[in-house]
Amino acid sequence: MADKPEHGERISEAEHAVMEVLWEKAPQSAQDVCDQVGALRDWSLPTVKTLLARLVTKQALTTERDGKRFLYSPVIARSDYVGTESRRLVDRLFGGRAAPLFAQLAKAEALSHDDIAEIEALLKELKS
Amino acid sequence: MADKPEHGERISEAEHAVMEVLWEKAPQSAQDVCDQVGALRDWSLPTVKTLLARLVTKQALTTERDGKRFLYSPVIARSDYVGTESRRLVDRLFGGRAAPLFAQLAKAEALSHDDIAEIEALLKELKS
DNA sequence: CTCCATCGTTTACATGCGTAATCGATTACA
DNA sequence: TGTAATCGATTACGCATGTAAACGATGGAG
Repeated sequence: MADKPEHGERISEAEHAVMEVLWEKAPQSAQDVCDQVGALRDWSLPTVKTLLARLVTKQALTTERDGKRFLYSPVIARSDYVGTESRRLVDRLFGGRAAPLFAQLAKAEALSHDDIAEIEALLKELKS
Repeated sequence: MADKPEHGERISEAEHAVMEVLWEKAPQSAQDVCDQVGALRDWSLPTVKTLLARLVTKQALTTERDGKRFLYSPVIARSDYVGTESRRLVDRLFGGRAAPLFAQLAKAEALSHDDIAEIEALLKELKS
């Protein structure tokens, strides 16, 4: 296979919040992103612009011109990001094994009935 | 219930590596920790001492005097740390639901046969 | 009792991150 | 056509982090 996504550096937590709104809908202007993300974090427009610029530098976003302004779109897929981050955690905390993670969540009562049902279904599918 | 463990601030990634060796065996001196952790990360003794000091400040470690030096022991349990970190990730990336995490790991082929078998066993236990 | 090795503590410094103001360019409107 | 609003870019700044050297105290060996 060719090059992996080649997503430059790591995406920080604040940057991730910005990515989320662009994964939800893209392309969007800085102003739009600011409004969207404002629902959760209370950031000023300059702050959001800084994060957007950093994400462009990190090659996580592309820009397309629209008159005076830019429209931003994700370059990396959410599933890639989520996959990388999940793997990182599993590697760091559970020696790369997913089962202990599961045990941990179970012990911490972090598994709802729905979760359990869904995981059961997933397992059944995996075995086929 | 009384106070939660009250573990002060967040433990960074480098600090976590130090915690791991102390969870493995405690108490240990700075020199010992340095040797242990040296297997994975190539840190100088001063570096390890800095991390130990920061962890004491963060109330993640306690010290007990042993002649000239200190012996360090974890204050917070590994399961607590691991639980908090797991929950953080699940909240941040999967809206607090564990099932999508498993779907993700499954899709990324991060689940070994052993994992699947173990999770299956755990599920059976949960349902009883 | 003296001196050296070894502690923990203090200080250091580059980088990344969170948060934001300012500035120069540009566009749209009057 | 001039000017006000707005855009992206540049600069800023404090705190956390990763990494480490320097320093001062102290305990053990001779």
